[in-house]
Amino acid sequence: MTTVLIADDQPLQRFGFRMLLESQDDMTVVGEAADGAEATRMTAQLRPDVVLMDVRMPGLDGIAATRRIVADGGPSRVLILTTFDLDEYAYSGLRAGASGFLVKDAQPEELLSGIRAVATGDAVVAPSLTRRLLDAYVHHLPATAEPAGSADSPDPRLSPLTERETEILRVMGQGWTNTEIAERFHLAESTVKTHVGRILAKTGSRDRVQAVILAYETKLVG
Amino acid sequence: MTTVLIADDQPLQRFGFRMLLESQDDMTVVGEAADGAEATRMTAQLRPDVVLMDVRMPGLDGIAATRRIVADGGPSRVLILTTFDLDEYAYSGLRAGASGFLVKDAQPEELLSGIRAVATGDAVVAPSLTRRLLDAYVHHLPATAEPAGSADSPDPRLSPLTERETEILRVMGQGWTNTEIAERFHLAESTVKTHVGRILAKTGSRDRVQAVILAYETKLVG
DNA sequence: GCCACCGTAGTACCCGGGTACGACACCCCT
DNA sequence: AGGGGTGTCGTACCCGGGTACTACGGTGGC
Repeated sequence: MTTVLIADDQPLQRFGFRMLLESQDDMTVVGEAADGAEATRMTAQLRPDVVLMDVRMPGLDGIAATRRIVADGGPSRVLILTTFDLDEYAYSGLRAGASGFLVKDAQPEELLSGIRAVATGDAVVAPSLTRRLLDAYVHHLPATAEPAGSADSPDPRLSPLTERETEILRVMGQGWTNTEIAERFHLAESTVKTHVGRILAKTGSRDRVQAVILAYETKLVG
Repeated sequence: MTTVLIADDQPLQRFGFRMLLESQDDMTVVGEAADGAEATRMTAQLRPDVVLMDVRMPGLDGIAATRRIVADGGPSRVLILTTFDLDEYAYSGLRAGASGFLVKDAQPEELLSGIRAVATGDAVVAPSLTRRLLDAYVHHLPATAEPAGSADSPDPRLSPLTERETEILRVMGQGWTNTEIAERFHLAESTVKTHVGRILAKTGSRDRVQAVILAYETKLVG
């Protein structure tokens, strides 16, 4: 019997997962968590075989929660679910130690077989992600010879967005103002401005409008 | 018995909805659609009491599908579900003739009572939206006495964008500033501001960021 | 132990965006 | 001859967004 913990901030989504999993006679849902903090806590306590983790959750997000769970060294493996097949998520998710990565628009059968694969120690990645994941990986290889210059050319444009920045860019793409972001993320507005400023610098955007456009073009939102 | 058609492009989401609804003894799911076209077709054929409609779907989106369903004059009422409580969706959804509007992070109980309300002819709007919706509405009223009045109240938000406005919204969606738009269109900046202001009013957008988002969602750009 | 990076927060400043007005010319329709 | 819709332009005002700094605690790598 495979024990599963569901971590998702949307009650309806949790309900759907629970019903699907409980309909299988080799799986059982041992708990539900609504945010990352709760997920780590319940994982430590319940030690499920698999944690079904949504990336986007209030407070501690799925990636950070995965990092902690893996760091705890328990037996639980993490299968991350995303709504959008975004490269950054896949990359940071796998770096965080997740055993799998699926998009939410998968068929129920794919999800079930994914859970079984992860439970037995295998890794699973959504087919739509595999290609780009590989591309992104080889892209970061030494390539045998950098232009020789400085060991690390610190062009801020080339460094990827951090998790926090990606998170904020996403809600910028939903039309949130700095004030709203500050409120709903429990941050000072000055902090939000700092993040937004760095996002603009890194993405080469002139203002938040162009950043939002970028978010749409790269399928971060939309 | 309330008959429901589920229109959502995500199989897992449909599964969750189906399980939730079927657990109620006064509801039954008569069909599932994965896009807007399928939703309109199945609605015409099955004539469900309520169509549970996701806004964002490939091809014909939920708003457009709602418009067609309402235009068809059948008995079905549409309850729209969104992931994010964006004003644009609410406005265009209600303009399209939807009977209700809920966000997906609602409690299951809220969704069920919402379906029952819509089925009996009532309207339902997510609490988080009601406030802003009312604010935006009363803001444009004559403030004296409106209701009972003219058969066609010329609410500016109900009229479509003019050609010029559409043209300008498109370049707004490419990240142009007001100054740039004025230069390249050979207009005064004040004129551009006038157009932008009217675009915001008509689309129910708070600022140009939300207008750009709308442009992307409606495939005006992107 | 040190250093780089990240996330947090603050202050001060400037400017573009948005609002609230009013105004005029053109076109099309009745 | 009027009237509604559209496109144009203007002024005045306020505020949120963006910039330019500085700063500090935590964490992870070397």
